[in-house]
Amino acid sequence: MDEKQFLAEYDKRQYDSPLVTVDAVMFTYHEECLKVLLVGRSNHPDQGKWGLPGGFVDLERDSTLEDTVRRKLKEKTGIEPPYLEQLQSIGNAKRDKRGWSVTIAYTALMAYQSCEAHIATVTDAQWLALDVVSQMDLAFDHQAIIGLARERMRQKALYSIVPAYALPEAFTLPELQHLHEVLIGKSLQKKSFRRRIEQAELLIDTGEKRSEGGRPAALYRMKQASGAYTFVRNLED
Amino acid sequence: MDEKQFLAEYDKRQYDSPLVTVDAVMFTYHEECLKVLLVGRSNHPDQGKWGLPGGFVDLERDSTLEDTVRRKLKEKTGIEPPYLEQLQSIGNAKRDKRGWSVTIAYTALMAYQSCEAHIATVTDAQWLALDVVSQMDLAFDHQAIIGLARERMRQKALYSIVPAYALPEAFTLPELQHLHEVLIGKSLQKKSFRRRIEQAELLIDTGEKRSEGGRPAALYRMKQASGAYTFVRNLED
DNA sequence: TGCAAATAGTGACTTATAGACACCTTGCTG
DNA sequence: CAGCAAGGTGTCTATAAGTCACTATTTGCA
Repeated sequence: MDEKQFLAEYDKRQYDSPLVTVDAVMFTYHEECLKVLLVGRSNHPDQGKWGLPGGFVDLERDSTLEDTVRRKLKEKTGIEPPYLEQLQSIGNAKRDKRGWSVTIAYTALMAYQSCEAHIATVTDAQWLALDVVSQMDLAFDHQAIIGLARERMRQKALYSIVPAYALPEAFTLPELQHLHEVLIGKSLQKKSFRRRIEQAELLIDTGEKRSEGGRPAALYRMKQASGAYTFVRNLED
Repeated sequence: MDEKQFLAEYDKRQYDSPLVTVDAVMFTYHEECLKVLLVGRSNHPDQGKWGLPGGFVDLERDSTLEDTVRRKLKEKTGIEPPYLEQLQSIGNAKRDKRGWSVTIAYTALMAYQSCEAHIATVTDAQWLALDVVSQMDLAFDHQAIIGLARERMRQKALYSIVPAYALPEAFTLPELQHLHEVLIGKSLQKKSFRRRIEQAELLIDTGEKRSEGGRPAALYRMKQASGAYTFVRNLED
C-alpha cells in the first residue's frame, strides 16, 4: 500500500460521514397539466411510499454528481433529460431515519412523449399530476423538495424559456404560453409573451404548422445554443 | 439493539459514501475592494495552501448543514455572518485526493469591522483582496468555487441590495453604490441606483450623516425584514 | 359554398421602468 | 465668503411591458 492510498484510507476513517444521495424532480407537461415523475420505494426507509427518483452515488460508475442523477433518471425513463439543473442540497440529522443525510436535489425537464413507451415497461415509476402529488404522503422530505423545484420553475417561466424543455422537440407558442401560465399560476398577455420569445432569439420557426380547430399555429424548436434564457440582462441566469 | 438501530446500521453499510464537507465563500468590502476570507490548511490534502473556511459535518453537534457552516465561520471570525446563502454543491471523484468528495458551498457576507479584532487573534485566517486571490494556487477546487460565488454576488448586485450585508450596520448610499460597482464591474448611474434602493424600501435613514470631504452623506441601515431583495418583481429571489 | 366559430398572430396606443445628465445642496477649507 | 468636492434631485429620453382591438387562417356545419 503506497502513501497515497494510506492517506486516503486514513482520512476517510477519521470522520463519520452523512449519507449522500441525489434526488431529481423531473417535470413534464401533458394534457394541459404539470406532472412529476415519482417512483415507488421498494426498500426500507419509507418502503411503499412514493418518492423522487434518485439514490446513492456509485463511487465506481459515477464520476460526478450529475452522472449519478443522469444514470438514475435513465433507469426510469430510458433517456437522459434534455434539461437538468442543480436545485439545492438539503442536509440534516432528521430527514432520513437512518441518520444524518444529505441530498443534492436536481430539477429536470423532458417531453412526456420521449419516455412514454419506456415508462410503460417500468412498473415502479409513473408521471403524476402535480396537484395530485401535493396531496400525497411522500417519502422523506420529497414533498418539500418538489415545492422548491416548483418555485424555481415558476421563476424560470417568468424570465426564460427553459420550460420549453418540458415540451416535445417541436411545439407551438400557444402551447408554450399555456405551460408558462400553469407554472406562473396566472394568464399571460399573448402579445407580451410572444415579444419576449422573439427578443430572446432562442427559437426557430420550423416552417411547419399544427392545426387545433382554428388557424394553425407555427411549430418552433429550440436553437441548440448553450443558454436558454430569455433575458440576457447581463449574461447568465 | 432494536430493529430501528439495526436497520440504520444495515443501510449505512450497504453503500460506500463520498466524503461530505461544507465550504464558505465569505466576502466583505474594505478599502474599496472585495475581500475573501481564506484559511491556511494545516492538514494533509493540500497542506500549506490557502483555502476556503469549511470542513466536515459534525454528526453530533450539527443538526443541519447550515449549522456546520455557521460553526466553522464562527471559529474563524468570532461571529455568525448576517448573510448566508447556499451556493451550489460540487461532487466528483477528482476534486479531493482522498477520493469521491462532495462539498456544499455557501456564500456569506459580513462587515470587515465586525471581526477585525477577532481575526487578528487567529493566525490561520485572513482577508485577502479578490484580485490577489485569483492569482493564487488555492486548495482543491476552491478557486472555481470562489468564481461561482463571485458571479452569484454579481447577480445580486444587479437586482438586490444583498451586498449591503458586506458593509457595517450603518452605511451611506455612495458606499453601497461603489460596492455594487465593484461587484458588477462597471459604474452605475447614481440616480437609477438610488431610485431602485428607494423603491425597495429595505433601508432606513438613521438620521445621521457621515462627511467625506464634500456634502455629508446620509447613513442608512437595513430594515430587519425577511427578504432583502430590491426587485420584488413577482416575489422571491 | 359561404358563414360562423375558433384559434393564431399583429398593430398601435398606454404605462412603467431604467438611463442620462444637468443642476441644486451642503459641508469644508483657505 | 468664494470655491471645491462630494451628496442628492428634476426631468427628459429610451426601452420594455401591458392592453386590447383588429386581422388572418383554418374547421365544421347549415
